[in-house]
Parts: sequence; structure tokens; C-alpha cells
Amino acid sequence: MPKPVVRDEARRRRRPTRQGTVLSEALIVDTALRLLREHGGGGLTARRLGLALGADPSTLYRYFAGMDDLTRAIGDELMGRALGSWAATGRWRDDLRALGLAVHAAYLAHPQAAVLTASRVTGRPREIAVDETILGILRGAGLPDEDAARIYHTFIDQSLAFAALDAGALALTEESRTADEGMWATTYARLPASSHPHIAATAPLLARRMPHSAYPGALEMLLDHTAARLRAARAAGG
Amino acid sequence: MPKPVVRDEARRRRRPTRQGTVLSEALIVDTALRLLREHGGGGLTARRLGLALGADPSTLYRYFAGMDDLTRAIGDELMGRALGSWAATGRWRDDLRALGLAVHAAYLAHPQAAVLTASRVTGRPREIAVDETILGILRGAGLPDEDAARIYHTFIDQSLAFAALDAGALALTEESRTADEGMWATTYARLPASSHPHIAATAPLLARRMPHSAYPGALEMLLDHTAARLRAARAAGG
DNA sequence: ACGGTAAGGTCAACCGTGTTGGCATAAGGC
DNA sequence: GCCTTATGCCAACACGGTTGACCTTACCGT
Repeated sequence: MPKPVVRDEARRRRRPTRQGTVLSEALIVDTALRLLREHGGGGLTARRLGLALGADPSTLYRYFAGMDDLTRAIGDELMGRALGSWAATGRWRDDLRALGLAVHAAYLAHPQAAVLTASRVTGRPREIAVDETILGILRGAGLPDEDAARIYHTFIDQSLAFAALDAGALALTEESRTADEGMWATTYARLPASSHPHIAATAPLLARRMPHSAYPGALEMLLDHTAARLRAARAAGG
Repeated sequence: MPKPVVRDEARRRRRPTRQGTVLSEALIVDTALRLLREHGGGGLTARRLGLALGADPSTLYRYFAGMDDLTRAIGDELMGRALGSWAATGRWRDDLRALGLAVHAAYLAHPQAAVLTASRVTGRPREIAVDETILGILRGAGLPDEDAARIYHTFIDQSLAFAALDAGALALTEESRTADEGMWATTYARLPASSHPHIAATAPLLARRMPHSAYPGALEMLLDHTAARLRAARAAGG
């Protein structure tokens, strides 16, 4: 039978660890983020986390149901940081763009964590706050609920999907990352025009473009689409 | 020192395994896909793969440098299947849409494999073939190289990113997947309008929409954008 | 036809992983 | 200040990828 997990705020006694640290959900999540940053994508292990905290690995199970649960908490923390770095201006297009870039940036700031968490819907508080904010921007701009729901869905999924993809590239070890990026300057650039005319013709352009994220461009497409729907709604509404 | 890896076509002897099966890269990849399908996302292990093949796990290292290398090969196989299920019509918009949906579908047909592979650029033959095809459609439609390269980049990253995200949802165990989907009908729907007015107002719409992929919508936005660029290019060109 | 070489399959072992059940200790309500 | 029990610790388990030494037999050259 697994140990019972006690939510942080319901914790009654605070007993320091043998090495003196007093544990908490926040401390564990922060330490996990640090480990991911320092030791790379596979660097987050129960044992290593315990060592970094000065606690036995099994102690973590008093705070999280398992590594999977901890992972979700990390994802929610990233969402919180994204929202914290964002401020509303009242101009829907600027606000939506800034929020998208903030989420993207917050995840990319911890690529290894992003890879682990970006494709999971957590349903935790910070994620809900972000969802509410997005819907608020869209409905506040005057979109009908139908459009708002559809565009919200595309917006959040696109942001998380690109965050995970881009983070995946960043999370590679320095060695294999430069190898991947160099692939465009080598493998692809060397393909003969006879067999791959289109790649050959655009290879220099691609080599310059591929190492960067395509997210800002995709985001702009979504904003264009939103603007068009907004014009349509205003025309129909009066 | 690791065992030397011999590429399939350079293999000189074909020695049957103790249990009689004759190995090959293709057989291993196919079996790996079957295991992922049958046993779920974490179901692909060297030991289990060896067992399914009737071979010792360590034998795999004669064919792939490690599980990571095998993973890349699986990703390339999915690309091949996507391209194989696609046929050109000459109408750029239809072709691009069909190719995007084919890639997305090929990955979603093997969600667990997609999660492992979609965020890696492999540089393997089938992936290069897909890239060449996309660029061909865009340049064939009459786009300037600059636009073609940019839209190609957005297109392939968007397709893979959504494939990984959507596959992530599908790859969950039946239990936690219905839990995740039900979250929209429960957690989100129960948020009070006082604290979360926008979620409360659109909850029924979201509950119906969120379980489906946002990819088709995002793809259509990209096609709209491409059409606009194409009009601009034609206006400028003559 | 056959012998020697080395390719390719096998075995046993290593170390690191998440996770658990039982135990010890001390925090904090009374 | 006692007693309860929350909370941290320990030892162990099953399983993961990976490796080095090994054996066997398919194939090449004669």
C-alpha cells in the first residue's frame, strides 16, 4: 500500500530532515527545476533529488504520489511563472501575443522540465488561471463564445506544442544539439539538386532559419485569424 | 567498448537467432511499433523487445547504437508511412493540407511512438523525402524561396508539435486519459462564475471541443496565410 | 570441398531507476 | 511533560539500459 500523500497546506508537523532542511512542496519543486537545469533532461531522479535536498528519496512520497505527480507540479510552476511575467494592457492583440510568448519563454527557460510536462494537462490552479486569462482576452475583445472557445483551444495547444518541440531541441546535450543544427548546413546542404532540387535551392535559407523557433510566426498567423473573426463578428453584430 | 553497429544493407551474414527468427532493422522496428501499441507508452524495453523477437536483448546493439537510436529509426518509419499514404493532385492547397493531415495521422496511429520521436530531427532518408515534398509544393505553387522556406519551417514544426501533443494525450492509459478529458466536464465546469467568469461562460463549449485536436484548425490558418502570401507574390511578380 | 576468420547471437553481470513496507524519532496538542 | 502519530529513514525489490567475454556458425578464399 502506498504511503498517504499530504497536501502541503494540510501538513501539521514540520520535522527537519536529518541534514537539517525543512521540506515543502515549493522547495522540492524548485530543487527539481535546479537539478533539471544542471544535470540535463534525464538528471531528475528520485535519488538525486533526495541527495540535493538532504533527504531520503522515499521521503518524497510523503509530498507527491510519485515522479509523475511531481512532474505535473513542475508544469504548473512554469505556468505560474509565465503568468507572473505578464501584464495586461487592454489591447487584445498585444495581450494575447505577450501571453503566448510568455508561456513559450517560461517553458524554454527550463527546457528539460518543459519536455517532461508540456504535453500534460494538469488541471492545477496556475494552469486554470492562464486559461481564464486567455478566454478573458478573447471575450473581452468582443468575440462570440463559439469563436473564443475555438481560438482559445488552438492558442493554448499551439503554445504548449511548440514549447515542447522547441524545448526538445534545447534539452539535447550541447554536443548533439550543435550536431542537429549543423545537419542543415551539412547533410541537407549537400543533397544534390538532381535528386532534391527544392532542398538544394533553399538550403542556405533553411540553414539560417531552422535553428530558430517557428512559434512567433505561427502565433502571428493565429492573431491574424482572430482579427478576421473579430471583424466578421463586428460586421454581423452591428 | 560498445559493440559495433552494422547498417542493415552492409550486413554480410544472416544468422538466425536461437529461436529461429532472422533479424533485420525493419523487423526490429516493426516489432517495436507492435510492442508500443500493445503495451502502451512505457512498453518498449530492450528486454521485452528481445523477448518478442526471440532474441537476446543485447543482440539489438548489433543493429542500433541504443534505444535512442532505435527511437529515431521508428520516427523515420512513421514519416515513411505518412508519405506513402499521400498522393499529389497538383492543387497546392489540397496537397499541403493532405500531407499535413497524413503526417499527423501517421503519428497518432502510434501515439506512444510519436511521443518518443516527434520532437527529434532525425535527418534520416524518409524525413528528408517529406521535407523535399513540402518545399516542392510551396515552390511549385509559385512562392518566392524566402516565403517557401519560412512557411515550410512553420508547417513541419507545427505538424510535428501537434502530433506530439495530441499523441501525448492518446498515449496515456485509458484510465488517466478519460480522467483528463473528464476534467473539462468536472473541475473546469464547476468553477464558480464569480472567480472564473470566462471559463464558466464557455465550459460546455470547451468540454465538447477540448477532447479533439486543434491541429486541423491551426493548419487551416497556415493555409490561409500561404494563400495571402501567394496573392502578394503574384501581384508583385506580374 | 573445406578450413579459418570474424560476424553475429548469447550469457552474466553491472549499476541506476522508481517504489514500498517496516521502523524510529520527535513535534505538537492536550 | 506525555502520548500519539506524522514524518523522515532504511533496506530491499523488480526492472531498466548497457557492456564485455564467450561461443557458434555463415561465408570467403583457396
